[in-house]
Amino acid sequence: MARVGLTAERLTRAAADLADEIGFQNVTVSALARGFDVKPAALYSHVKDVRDLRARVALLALAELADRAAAALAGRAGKDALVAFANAYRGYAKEHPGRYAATQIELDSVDTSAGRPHADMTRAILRGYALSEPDQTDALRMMHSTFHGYVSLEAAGGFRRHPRDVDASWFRALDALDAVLRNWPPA
Amino acid sequence: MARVGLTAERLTRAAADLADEIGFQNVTVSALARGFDVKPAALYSHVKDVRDLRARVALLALAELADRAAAALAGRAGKDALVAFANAYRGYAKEHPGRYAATQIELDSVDTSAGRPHADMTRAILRGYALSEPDQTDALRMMHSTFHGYVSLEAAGGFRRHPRDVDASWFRALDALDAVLRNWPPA
DNA sequence: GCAAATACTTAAAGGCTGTAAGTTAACGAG
DNA sequence: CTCGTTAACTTACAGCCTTTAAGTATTTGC
Repeated sequence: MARVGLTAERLTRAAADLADEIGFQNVTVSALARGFDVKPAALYSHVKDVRDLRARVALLALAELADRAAAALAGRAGKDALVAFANAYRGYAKEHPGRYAATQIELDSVDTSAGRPHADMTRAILRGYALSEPDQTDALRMMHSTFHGYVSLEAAGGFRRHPRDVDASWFRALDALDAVLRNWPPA
Repeated sequence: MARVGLTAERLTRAAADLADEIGFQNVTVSALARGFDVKPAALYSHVKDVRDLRARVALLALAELADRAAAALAGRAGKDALVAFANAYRGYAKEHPGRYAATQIELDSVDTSAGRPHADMTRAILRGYALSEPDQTDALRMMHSTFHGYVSLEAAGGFRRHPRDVDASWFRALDALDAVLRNWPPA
């Protein structure tokens, strides 16, 4: 009965890795316990329940994504910043599909401030486009929608029916986004 | 032991309704059986397994969405068509969140042609914008991404952190989409 | 009216969640 | 260094879900 040294943090990281391997929805207390050679019940000392576990993975993923996006954004402005951010976003989603899926759950009660850094950074991108409220928020929502929509449709295989190169379409979407942000239509 | 008259179709419709009520992920063979006052095992004569059941809901939802979009599109062109389609899409997703969620699963083996009518219609919208390949496909992918991204972020509560009216942002996104389609940036 | 097909039930195995109670390892204090 | 306490993990169990197999009863069609 050697003790393994479980921790909420270790469990969360392992759960995130597991999510990337087998899909976020398949992350289960039992599967996670198996990975540590431990009985499922052992996890309940460190994590409230499976919902809590998944919320922790979501927070981890949001933090990682924010880090990556911040690094991509450093020293860039305008379209350069837009493209760097977008590629960091999409890159993270492709490398870590399970973690990315985790970011999409509703973490209501938990931590409403988790999306904050993300929102701050996307606003930073828009600084290069001279938009004032409420246009800025509208543009931000559209931008986020485009990124998330593209990435999740791509992941779900929604673009596989057409031979057109998926990366090429992505870059054209960024061109289009840049164009519309530079010339945001008046209300 | 009165016979209820189960059918794959009836089960699928009931499952879709259930999905809208309790969420697509919570649609379960047991819950569905309960609704018909029948034992879970009874469903397995009509439906292969829970995966099959969910795939059927997805196909139903895709068909319904296509119908609705077709009706919205009838007799319209250009921005008019774009807005009508977009509103039909978003309206369906809001009225039928469970069904909409179903459309996002990968129905690999099942029926690769399920997304066909959808793709055809979105191409019909783009006819008003005089785009030729590969721009047309790029624009279509961006459009779909924007719709899906907006709708799913909205459903996940991603826009609730800011007071800006969510409908207003939506219409501005459509304006922006129309603008960028009319003036699609050259490669 | 009867045989055969069909619809549903019972039974059962296996997996997952989560709680409660038991055991044992680790650790601080005297 | 040993004792007592805390914390980590296990065992045991209840409840729910999936899915298969076998049984029963109802309907259908000849």
